[in-house]
Amino acid sequence: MMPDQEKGLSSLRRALALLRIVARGDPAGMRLKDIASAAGCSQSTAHRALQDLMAEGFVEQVEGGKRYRPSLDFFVLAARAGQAGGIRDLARPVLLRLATTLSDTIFFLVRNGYDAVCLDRVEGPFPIRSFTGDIGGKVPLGLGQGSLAILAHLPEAEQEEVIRFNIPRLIDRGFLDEAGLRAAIARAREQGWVNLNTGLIPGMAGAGVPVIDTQGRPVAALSVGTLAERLGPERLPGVVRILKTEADNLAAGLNPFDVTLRYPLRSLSNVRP
Amino acid sequence: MMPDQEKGLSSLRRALALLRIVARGDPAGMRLKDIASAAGCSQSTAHRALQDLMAEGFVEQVEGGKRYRPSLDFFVLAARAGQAGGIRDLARPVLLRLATTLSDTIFFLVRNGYDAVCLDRVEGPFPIRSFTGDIGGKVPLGLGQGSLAILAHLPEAEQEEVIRFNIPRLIDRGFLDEAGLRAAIARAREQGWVNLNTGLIPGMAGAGVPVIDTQGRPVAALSVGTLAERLGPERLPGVVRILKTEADNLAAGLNPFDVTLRYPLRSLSNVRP
DNA sequence: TGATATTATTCCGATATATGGAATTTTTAT
DNA sequence: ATAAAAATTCCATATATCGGAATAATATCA
Repeated sequence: MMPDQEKGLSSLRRALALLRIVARGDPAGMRLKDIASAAGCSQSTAHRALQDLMAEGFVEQVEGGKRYRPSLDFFVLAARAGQAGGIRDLARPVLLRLATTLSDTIFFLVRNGYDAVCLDRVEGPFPIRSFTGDIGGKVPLGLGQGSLAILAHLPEAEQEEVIRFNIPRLIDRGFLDEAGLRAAIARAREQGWVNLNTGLIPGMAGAGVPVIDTQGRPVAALSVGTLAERLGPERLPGVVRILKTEADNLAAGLNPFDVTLRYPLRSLSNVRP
Repeated sequence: MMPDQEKGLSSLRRALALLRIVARGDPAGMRLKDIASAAGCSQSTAHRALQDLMAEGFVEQVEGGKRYRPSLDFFVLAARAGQAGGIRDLARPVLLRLATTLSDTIFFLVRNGYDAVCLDRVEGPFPIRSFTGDIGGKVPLGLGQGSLAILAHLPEAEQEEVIRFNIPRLIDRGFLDEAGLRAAIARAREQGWVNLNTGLIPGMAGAGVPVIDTQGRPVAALSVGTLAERLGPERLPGVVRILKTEADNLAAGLNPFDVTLRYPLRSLSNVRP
């Protein structure tokens, strides 16, 4: 039906595309036919590639069935990729300290192109739903406290580019118009931190601060999510102060690492510009 | 130097091996030469494959450098694979309830061949170091509370096979001899749960229960890790009871899913039999 | 800073491998 | 039980892959 993807992909690229399709597909598994058609290649080709993907342990078949799904070994393998150059291990003690000090849910996000990715999270006593969702979740820069904190501290030109790219995506997700976003950015930049009550759930609120590396780039963010009543005027300033202190601690350990990432890889980000 | 891996791997298999090497390598990135030699192929081949892996977003180069490392997009992609057929979403509310009720750190493990993999974890107020470490971490079955709980409830033949396979690995990690393991298994099987003080850190303790699916297979485990003083004779029975209740809840939701995994994929598990 | 060694990247022809359509087998649906 | 759909295997052909050699880019050291 739909016009073929770009022709002449190497067999490897095609196979990787298959892996992506399976990984993004139904966790309960996908049928060969659907995988092949999603990839725009013949079933034979898809079949052979999937056999190899299975042999290498990236994909498995549901026992007794034919459906393919990503394997646990794949998950284990990629969990290491969440290090993003080692930053996650650096951040972990910071998160634990924050969670203990504040008794709220703490998030650690890093920038990845036009998005922020949740690398780690420590729960507080109240279940919090965040935009990023789980560890490994992704949000457009600008959506949510930490994500907005990063966006607000980007160099102007880059910020502008991200805004242009993300506006449609943000609107798609039902939040903010461009004016609102720009106002929020201005406020965040001025204050050096973000405080939003526009949580997913009424009664929830959060605050976020950027983690600025030695080159002045906002490579990550720390944020806290909690009950709105726990971020009232009396507590908020203290929370922000503590977040900022820990963000500085984290930034101090960052020098040896280069967490600046290359530009977004379209192939993996199903964004619509 | 070392004899070539099996010859005649398809280009895809070889490229996947490269991906695995990079993902397992230094989080700060690996040099082409080292990748190529680790994979036993020419640099040209490795180079071309890595270009494709980058184009598809599985690998990235440290900005300004040449080193290759797994990309964040890869991490994001695979985070979904941790679903293992959907079980993680089922377990999440259970974990949150347990954490709230017990105020201790809760782990959720699933079996994967000869190993247990940590799929999720909710922290309590005390930092706990577990054998699995982070989410995505892996331990040989038998090491740690949850992992032992799974092993202890396997059908006898399968249990025997796992024991034989894992004994060297367990000894390698400095724990238990075979007799000790078998004793611990017997106790666990009898009680229906596991309680160990042989934590990584003196003063820590934990307890674990298996999650048994409708076919009677121990597909997963719930465990708690905390201060030894919080698992004394007065509190332990209650903790175990609560764990068992939640394990049953979880098992009840399990029917529609098939979490039984195929046999261990050697290629991804760097185990030494 | 300049010279040199190491590593990364490109090029290339021979060869092995991937490709999709058709045939066959297995599974699912009726 | 039968029919329909999906999965898997087979095959001839076209094409992409391979590693060695040449070149370019970096890192190392004086």
